[in-house]
Amino acid sequence: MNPGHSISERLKDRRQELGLSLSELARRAGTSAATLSRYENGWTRFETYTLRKLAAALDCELLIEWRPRTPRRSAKPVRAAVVQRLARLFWDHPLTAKDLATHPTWVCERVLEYGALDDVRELQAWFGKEEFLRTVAQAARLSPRTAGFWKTLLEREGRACTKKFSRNTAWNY
Amino acid sequence: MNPGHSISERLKDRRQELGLSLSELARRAGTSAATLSRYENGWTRFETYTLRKLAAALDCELLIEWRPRTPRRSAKPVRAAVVQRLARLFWDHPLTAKDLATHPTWVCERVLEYGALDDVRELQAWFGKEEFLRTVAQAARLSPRTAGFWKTLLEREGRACTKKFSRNTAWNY
DNA sequence: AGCTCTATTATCATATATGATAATAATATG
DNA sequence: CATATTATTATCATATATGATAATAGAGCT
Repeated sequence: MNPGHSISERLKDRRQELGLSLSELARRAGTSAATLSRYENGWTRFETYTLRKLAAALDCELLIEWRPRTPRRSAKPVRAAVVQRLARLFWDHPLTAKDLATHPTWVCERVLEYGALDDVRELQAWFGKEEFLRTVAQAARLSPRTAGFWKTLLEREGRACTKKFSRNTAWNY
Repeated sequence: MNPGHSISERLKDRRQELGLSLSELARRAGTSAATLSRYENGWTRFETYTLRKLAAALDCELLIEWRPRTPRRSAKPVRAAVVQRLARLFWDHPLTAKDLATHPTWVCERVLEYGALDDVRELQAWFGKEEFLRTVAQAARLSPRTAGFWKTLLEREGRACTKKFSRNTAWNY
């Protein structure tokens, strides 16, 4: 790794490595010496447009990318297995594999209301944490007790609870 | 590698991977949905400040760096060898190893004026292309013929020739 | 159809990065 | 000492990124 880790340090290192003065680099990059001096001395808000021009003048490739901190889901369950496990909760209308994608909210509501803890875990493993929480936040057809439980959990996850209870559920007064 | 290669594509991919809407991501990142929509649709001038806020909200590490295109000098000559080779050009004042660092212009002028092609190559290999060209551009004590030659060469390299011939050289009229 | 959420785009005001310039200081060079 | 180059900083004008808002359109759901 280079000695300098911040953009400022990297810039200064590379410029001196090429033996360029601020004005000379500014001329080649089509920017100004004032900007470059700011860049090398504590500046933190850069414009990628300027960074790109500098890359060309420094004979460098500019690399900008986000690297996910959390590793990929190691074991996403098989869809058929999910359907098989949850099937018993859908006594009125048989659950199909397609439903997981087309009616996630419906599936989620049923699992939250009638499922055991392992059923919920399986659903979350299938959806992924983010989509799972988002779907939970949308679930409206829940009993007050279940709704209260997940509302509390969502708040602990820093999620706004968007549930607006429908009047069509069996639990509405 | 990710499917998307531009910043726009990477952003959209990661956001959808997390199942976030523009507004939700904007809220978490402390920016606006309008900005994010622009970011995902052809925007090219990003501010690193915003990119950093997005990195946090996307649970990513933001990577920004310049990668030199030209590989490191593979065979930088040994300093003693350079001195030994060039020694014969310095009949009046013996060349020392230290002179390469302390009086580069002096060394350079002598080599350009009296050296053979291989001597020049050796000097360039020692200095590196950039420092070599810069030193050449500063050389002032050259005969008109030599100066003219290097001036032409510097122009071909896209370099401004900064030579301002001194009145103290033997060649001045 | 009606409703909600989402995405996109336009417009405008504001914040801020950049360019131009000048002043200053430090450093080399003759 | 004189001169030139360089780096840093301040100031100001300008360019542009961003935020807020609204309008539009589309998708999904009841």
